[in-house]
Amino acid sequence: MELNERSLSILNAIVEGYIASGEPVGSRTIAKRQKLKLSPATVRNVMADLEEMGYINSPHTSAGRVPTAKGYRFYVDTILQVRNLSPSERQQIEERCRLENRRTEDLLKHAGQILSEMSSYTGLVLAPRFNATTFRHIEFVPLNQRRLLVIFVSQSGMVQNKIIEMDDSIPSASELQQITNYLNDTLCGLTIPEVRSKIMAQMQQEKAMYDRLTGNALEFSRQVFDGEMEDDVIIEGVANILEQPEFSDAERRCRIFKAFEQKKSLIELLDKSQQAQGVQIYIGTQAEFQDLDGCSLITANYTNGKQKLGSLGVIGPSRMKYSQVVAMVDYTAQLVSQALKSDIGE
Amino acid sequence: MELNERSLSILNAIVEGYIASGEPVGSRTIAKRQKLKLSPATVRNVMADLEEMGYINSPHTSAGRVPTAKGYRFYVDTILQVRNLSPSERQQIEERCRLENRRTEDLLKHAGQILSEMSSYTGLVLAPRFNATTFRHIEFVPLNQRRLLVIFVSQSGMVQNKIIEMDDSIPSASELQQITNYLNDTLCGLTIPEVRSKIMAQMQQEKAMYDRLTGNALEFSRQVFDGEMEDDVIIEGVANILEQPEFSDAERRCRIFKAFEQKKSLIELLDKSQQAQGVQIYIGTQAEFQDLDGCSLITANYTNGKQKLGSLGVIGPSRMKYSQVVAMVDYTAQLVSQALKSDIGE
DNA sequence: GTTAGCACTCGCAGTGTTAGAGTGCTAAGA
DNA sequence: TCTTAGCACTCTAACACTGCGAGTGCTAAC
Repeated sequence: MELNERSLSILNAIVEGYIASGEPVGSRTIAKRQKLKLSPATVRNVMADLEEMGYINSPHTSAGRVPTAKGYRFYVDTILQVRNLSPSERQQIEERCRLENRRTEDLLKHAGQILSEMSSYTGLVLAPRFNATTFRHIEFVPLNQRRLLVIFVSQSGMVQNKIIEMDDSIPSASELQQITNYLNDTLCGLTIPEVRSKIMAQMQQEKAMYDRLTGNALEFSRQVFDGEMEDDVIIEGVANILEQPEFSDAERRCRIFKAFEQKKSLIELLDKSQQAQGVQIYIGTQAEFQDLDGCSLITANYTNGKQKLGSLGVIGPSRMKYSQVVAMVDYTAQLVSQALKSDIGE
Repeated sequence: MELNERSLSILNAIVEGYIASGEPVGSRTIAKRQKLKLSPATVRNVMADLEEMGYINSPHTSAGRVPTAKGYRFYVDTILQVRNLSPSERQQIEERCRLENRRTEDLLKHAGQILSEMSSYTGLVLAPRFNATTFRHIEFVPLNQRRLLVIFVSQSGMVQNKIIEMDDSIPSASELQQITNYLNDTLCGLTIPEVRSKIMAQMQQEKAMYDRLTGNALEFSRQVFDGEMEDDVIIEGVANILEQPEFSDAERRCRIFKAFEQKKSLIELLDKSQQAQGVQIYIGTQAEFQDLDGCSLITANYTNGKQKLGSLGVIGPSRMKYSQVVAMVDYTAQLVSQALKSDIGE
């Protein structure tokens, strides 16, 4: 069933009223507020319809109406008007999302912070995923006779490290240097999946004309790139979410904090949002969202100009200032992309 | 004024009773529980004295007594008997504090996790402080014409990185290699303060016989080691603290989470605890502890066998199972020290 | 299709009451 | 002098009760 002009505008009023006040919205309030002059009774009729269709419901008989997840969904999909950021807002974001002499990690962290501060919800940034990164540099530092520290720098300037454990003692310094050079020459500019297949291919070749050094190099890099590196998500402003009245319920608060702590479900969600283009909005209890019941997540991808690197966004109660947050997330993602672009390919 | 045997044992009963139950402890409860048979009335008299001396107070007239910060302080300083860890507890910690093929960062993180899990409070680990670390290896990776990524590995196997921005374009690959070699040879094994003074000394010498390469090397390393690197603290199990009844108060909850987020006061505190030897206990509202009112912190240092590296511990409500947590923190610090020792000097 | 009116429902906040836990004080006992 | 029993007092938490106000659904009239 289609919603006509009037029910649409009433649904809009309910959602925005509830977002603004946090209180269930009654028919009188809407009747007053509305441009199209309607009596409370008419509004009530429409509300009854909306309730039947599952867009709103009331916490109890004598309370006003509150949007359901479906209601929010409909609102953001069809009614929501994204407002423009004010110049001062833009400026704030710009200041925090400049690369300057910062590390990529710090840039991303700052992006998370500004998202959290400006929205007063919680800012999330999914660091560039291992599989999406491009090889820039590798380095080996021996820690002791058996343990080798491998440092890996991606094209986006992120540094990761890993330990590999040797069966027999590690190669000499000069051999290590040769291995390093070999790998840096061979793998530079490839993405991780490409690196993996290249290594496999080389190993096949290698079997024929056995060279210890190259063999070592390949074996080391296999160990480095084979295991999944852990994806990381930056979470900023958790305290903000505590201040939201919807999290005064202890049980719920606990659930969401556990989710923050495990990071896994967040990573999954952010990763999923990376498949899509543009700003994504996840609302309330959707299948993948059990721990985060009553929350909404607004995300966007950031890139290096060529590839998607990761995503960033804001998580908060479903009663969220969507129109502001969507604009913020979008702009922040643009700026981060831009900052990371300038750092590359020169 | 000195406390006699009897008041001591009553204070003990109040503290432990309160820790166990979370409820204010009344005179009847103690009179029953006590070995030294006393009537509730007598207990009340003693309690009145203890209250006058500031060790306990009552939330309201008809409630039992609750220890004050001073009471806890006295308890941990003079009464507390640290209990031994059970074999299974030891084993649990041992499993998580092995280095195996983990990175030092991961070891520390696991230590934080086990502390948090076993105590059901929040685990803290202060990563080795920059000033306390020993130089092992440095590496330069050019990011573009002006930006140089510096990777620094400490003796304890921690990897840190930093960006330095050039005025003119960065040296060629072979020059960079020479610089790297020079610095690695010159600085290996020195602590950061030593590194700093060595660089200064070299720079003085250098002025006389000007060599571009060495000049560059010194200038780069000055930039790297001059600025303070940010100290990092690992916080695990924040959700646990939400479950503590003492944090059902929203305002308080917010304060402590803000403190967790800023990390600064935590770092200061952990750093301070590093000055001291053995297990340290900070309680309630002491001068440095404003944000963490009502909390206690139990810490111990970990070392690499020679130097103090950092500290780790548990933060939770002042109503804490001290006897268990002290033992845990102590043992964990020992194991972490041991793990980091085995990685060094071979 | 819209609106006014009305009866009804429900939550909330305030009030009064009661039970129970714990205290302080006093006077008697060891 | 220290300890204890007894008692009056205080305070909280829990519960029931109340009235108010907000909001609803339904119906009948416009």
